Amino acid sequence: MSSEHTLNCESTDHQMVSVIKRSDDVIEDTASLFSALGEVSRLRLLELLFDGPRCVSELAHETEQSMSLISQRLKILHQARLVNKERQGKHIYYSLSDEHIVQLLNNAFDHVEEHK
Amino acid sequence: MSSEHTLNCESTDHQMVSVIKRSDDVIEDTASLFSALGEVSRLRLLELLFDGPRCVSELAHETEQSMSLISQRLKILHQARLVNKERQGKHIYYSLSDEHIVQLLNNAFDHVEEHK
DNA sequence: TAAACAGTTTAACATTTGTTTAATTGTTGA
DNA sequence: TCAACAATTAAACAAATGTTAAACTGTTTA
Repeated sequence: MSSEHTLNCESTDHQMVSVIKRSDDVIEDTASLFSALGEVSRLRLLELLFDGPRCVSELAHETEQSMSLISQRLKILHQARLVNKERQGKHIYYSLSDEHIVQLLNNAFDHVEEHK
Repeated sequence: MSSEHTLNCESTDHQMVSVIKRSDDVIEDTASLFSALGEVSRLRLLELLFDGPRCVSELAHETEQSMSLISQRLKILHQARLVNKERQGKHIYYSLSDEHIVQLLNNAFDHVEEHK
């Protein structure tokens, strides 16, 4: 890509190119989003949610890990707006926040699978 | 999404649902990819590369940071296959690896900008 | 070939992050 | 209301990560 860009960079006198910059807020939130996605165990949790909503004890049971651990991971995913919470009696159900996120994840998985 | 899924979870007897799992390798590489994207300064670097290839000294100059720092950040981005390296005489030019990545980034930025 | 420049690597340090265990909050049903 | 269950929180700790400064490698050109 971008193969038509000139590569003229002689000594330290670089010509400044004005780039359209995203706002600090957007960059920070995007970094948080990616950061939340950047861990194997959280990615596995999201993978389980692909199949539909799950409560904390279900996820703990399915992954054979403590509820505390699962809860803390879900908190990070929730803060990054990757999952929704919904209380249903004693249980709290977590689900993927929207179709956007499903697509983002599948894109990333597919991209990685291609480059193998 | 997934609003038609049943939420019947009584006591701890959860019914197991067989989910199609991605391989450990794919999950790990995807986590690395997201992890590399999950930091403000690296995201800013990628943003600069949206405009075309840049060498380390250019990026250091434009961001007013040390070449060492830029070089280390680029290394992480390169290891995650987010950017390509190409030597051109004294300079090493970095560029976004492919259009897939451009789309992934723009998707994420747009998603964050929407939810504000 | 040696000086100058571009880039990378290393080691040390501070900060952040993930996990464990135990205590705490919230909800239901006997 | 209180016992039992579901989930969250807090504190302590280990591991991973980002930054700085200095040493090092690679390339050009005088």
